[in-house]
This record gives sequence, structure tokens and C-alpha cells, in this order.
Amino acid sequence: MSTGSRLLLGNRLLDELPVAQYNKILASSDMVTLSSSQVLCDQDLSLTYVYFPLTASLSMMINVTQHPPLGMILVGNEGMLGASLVLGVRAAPFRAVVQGKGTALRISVADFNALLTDNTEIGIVLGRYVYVLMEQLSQTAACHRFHEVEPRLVRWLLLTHDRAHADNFYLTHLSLAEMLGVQRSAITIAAGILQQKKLISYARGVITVIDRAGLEQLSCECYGLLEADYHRLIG
Amino acid sequence: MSTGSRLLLGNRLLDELPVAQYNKILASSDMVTLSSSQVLCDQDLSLTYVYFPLTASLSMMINVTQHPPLGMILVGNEGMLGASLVLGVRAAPFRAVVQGKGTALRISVADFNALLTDNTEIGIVLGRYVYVLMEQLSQTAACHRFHEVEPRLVRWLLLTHDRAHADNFYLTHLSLAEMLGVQRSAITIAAGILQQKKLISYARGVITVIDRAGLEQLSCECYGLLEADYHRLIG
DNA sequence: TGCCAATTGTTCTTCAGCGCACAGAGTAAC
DNA sequence: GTTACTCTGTGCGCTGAAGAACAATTGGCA
Repeated sequence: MSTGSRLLLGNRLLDELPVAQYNKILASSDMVTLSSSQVLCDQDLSLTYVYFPLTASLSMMINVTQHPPLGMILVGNEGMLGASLVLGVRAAPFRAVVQGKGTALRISVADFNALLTDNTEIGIVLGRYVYVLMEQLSQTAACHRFHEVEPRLVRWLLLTHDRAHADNFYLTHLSLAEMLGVQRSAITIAAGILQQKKLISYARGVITVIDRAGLEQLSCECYGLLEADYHRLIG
Repeated sequence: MSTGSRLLLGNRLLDELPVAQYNKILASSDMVTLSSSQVLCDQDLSLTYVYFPLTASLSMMINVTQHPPLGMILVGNEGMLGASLVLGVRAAPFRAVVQGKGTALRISVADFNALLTDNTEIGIVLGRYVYVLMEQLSQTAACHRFHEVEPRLVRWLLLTHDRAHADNFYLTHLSLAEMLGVQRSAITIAAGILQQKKLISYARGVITVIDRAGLEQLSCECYGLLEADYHRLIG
């Protein structure tokens, strides 16, 4: 779908759009820098802006009483925050927190709704993306039910690695534990094993991926299945 | 939204529609009877028909290797199978199996897509419904992560009770166990406790709800939260 | 420089649930 | 009426993870 010579910013949803609509979005958007732990929206509350991450990544979490928010989906330059606008709902069913600092395109909800009304291609791409989100939610639910801590940790590391555009990224054991809904010490143990196997190394919040292929061996199937689904439906 | 004198069939999504569009849907649909364990669609495979349950209920499950399908959502007359068509995707991200036998309105995908194109109100209602589905998926994921067998069992019983239009329904310990992703014997124990407390009774697959209010006390929060969300967004 | 907070390491007990096996009891079929 | 199957009851060892407490170390900041 993407053809011709144009500046590819790197967001894969936007890059799927025809040049004309792509340019309209650029015209009404700002480039912003997002910093770690910044909260972009709270679950089911009205959105102000839509975000298309370029180098940033956002963890979409769900609130549960008596627990820290549970990580469901990691959104990077393959996705966006605010896709539910295509459903006519001005909210996201998640709390969105910046996991990896970086850049994103930001558009006001009003502008984006106007673009949605006038440009059917955007709605088509976003529709497919919402479907992918549903697949990701389902798979993650099953993952939380059946898979053990180590494979789940590895999966999240792979997701992060894909979206970080670098082999190292900031992520503490505690934040990983909360995202995966497990004890912090369980992460320390699992990550220690990965480090012993020389797949990763870490120190005071900076995790470095050493052996990507080795990690893929230890991840649960959820990682590969969802990657494949994304490609099948979008790019 | 629903006004005037018309035959209310009982599907709450359809009942939200303006009379004209409601009638168009009726015109191109058949009433069918669904029997227990019938598979209406497989995960990510092309849909042939869209279903609006009236008295039937459908469990939406996700396939996981090395496990029986895991139950995610129970759809009754408050929902439908095929909402993802509004996203432009001719598939459902679930395997849909009839849990409670009964009636449903059935429409071919082609006819339904035509209705979607011509009648914007349908798209609006379905958009909101897809949003509700996303909330349900997220909450269910958290539920699978944090909540124990008994509250999860109670939650599923309440969901079933709501959709069964009767105080008793067919559901064995084994099928409950697979849906909740636990051992069959864990269900026998949890259900035994509920029976001792005189909240339910059961015998060879027929479960009877005796004390609905008592069940609601023992359910995890997920039940109430999602009920409230449905009302907030749809009806 | 020294204090404080954040990050990681470690260990111990407790427990829910798994996995498995087998037994009884009801039901349908032949 | 006997067989075969489904559904439910129950027990037991095992294990992954919860829950909790404390130590050690690093880095930022005053």
C-alpha cells in the first residue's frame, strides 16, 4: 500500500496509508518526546490525544483492585494509542504508561476524528489493528493462565527489544514483576538464570540483550504467534 | 433509542437499533436453534454467518497448545458473534461453541456487511460492543492471573445464569474446568463447597442456582465491573 | 563525603493448584 | 439386565509461586 517517495517516519500503521492521507495526518500532528513512567491515559477515561509511537513504547495495563496494574500489551512503532476512536469510543480500555522513552506523533482527538471521518483508508487500517489488539488480549489472557514466569518474562523482553530499537533498555525487576503480575523476587530469580546463560545482562535497571536467538528459544509460543498475526493482518 | 411498538426479540444489541434498521436485519435473518457443543466458528477462520443469540449462549474460547480451549467470554442475548465485521475483518478472534442451547438470529456475512454499509447506526452500536469486548478480554486476563478457582467459578456461573433465562442449565464439572483452565477435580471441590452452602445444587451436568445473591457475594469483582461497563456503554 | 533511596540477591515458610489415580454412582444403549 | 460410558467424589505427592523478611550494593543527591 505504501508507495512512492515519502518520508517514512517509522510507524508501521501510518506507513500503510496512502500518501495523501499520510500527509494529512502529518499536517495535524506534533512530534513529542515521551519520558519513562509518563501516564498517557487512564483506563476508560476520556482521551485528549492519540499517539503513534516512533521510538517510544507504551505499556497498556489493566487496573485490578489489590494489585498493581497488570501489563497486557506493549505498543511501539507497530501500533498506536487511541485506536478505539475507530469504534466511536473516546477512551481506551487501558491505562497507558510510557515504558521506553522516545518520540511519538501526537494528534488531538478532535483532529483525529475529523481525519477518520474523511479518510476511509485510515479506518480500514485501524479496524484491522483493533482486531490485532483483540487477538493480543486473548493470547495474553491464556499466557497469564498457563505459562510460567520465565517464559513470560522472556516474552516481555522480546517485545521490549523489538520496540526499543537498541539492545539495551531501562527496565527494573520490580517494574517487570508488576507488569507480569508476579513477585519481584521471582523476576530476580528468572532473570538471574537468563544472565547465567549469557542471554541477557543487567545492572541497576539497564537490561542488555546479548543472545536474541537464545531468548526466542525460551519464550512461550505467545510471542511468535502474535508476531505472525500482526504480519498476516497488517504488514 | 428503541421506541415505538415493535416486536422485541430480546437481543439487546438489536433492541438498541432504530426501528427501520432493526426491521432490515429481521428481513435478512433466519431464526435458528443451536444445540449444545455446536461449534459456530474457529479462531481466526473465515465466518459464514453472524449470530445474535436470543436464548442460546456461546462461549468464546482461545486455543492454546497443550491445553483445551480456554474460555474468555460468554455471549448471550446481550451480544453477538461476528462483531469483528465492523472492523473489516471477516473472522472472529475466538472459537465459538454453544454452551447453552437455544435460539439465535442468523444472518449471512454478505447480507450483514451490506447492512453495515448502508446503516450507520448498526456500526455505532457494534463499535461500542467491540469496545466492551476489549474490556471483557482485559478483565478476564487479569482474572485468570489473580483470582482463585472458587471466585472464578462463581463468576462463570453468574454469567451463565444471566444468559440462561432459567435457574438451571446444563454444564458439567469437566466443561467448566476446561473453560476456566483448571483441573476438573478443582471444580468438583469448589462446586461442592457452593452446594454445601446451599447456593447451588447440581447433579450429572444440571446445575441449579438456589441463592443468586449469595453467589454474587462470592464472585470476584470481575463480574460486577463488566456488567456495569456494559450498561454504561450500551444499554 | 555521607546519607538515603532504589535495585538486586537470598532464604524460608506456606499454599493453591497440578497431575494422577481410582472409586462410586447414575444413565443410556444394546 | 448387563454393559459401557459419563459424571462426580476423593486422596496424595509434588511444585511453582506467593508472601514476607532481611542483606548487600549501587547511585543520586544534599
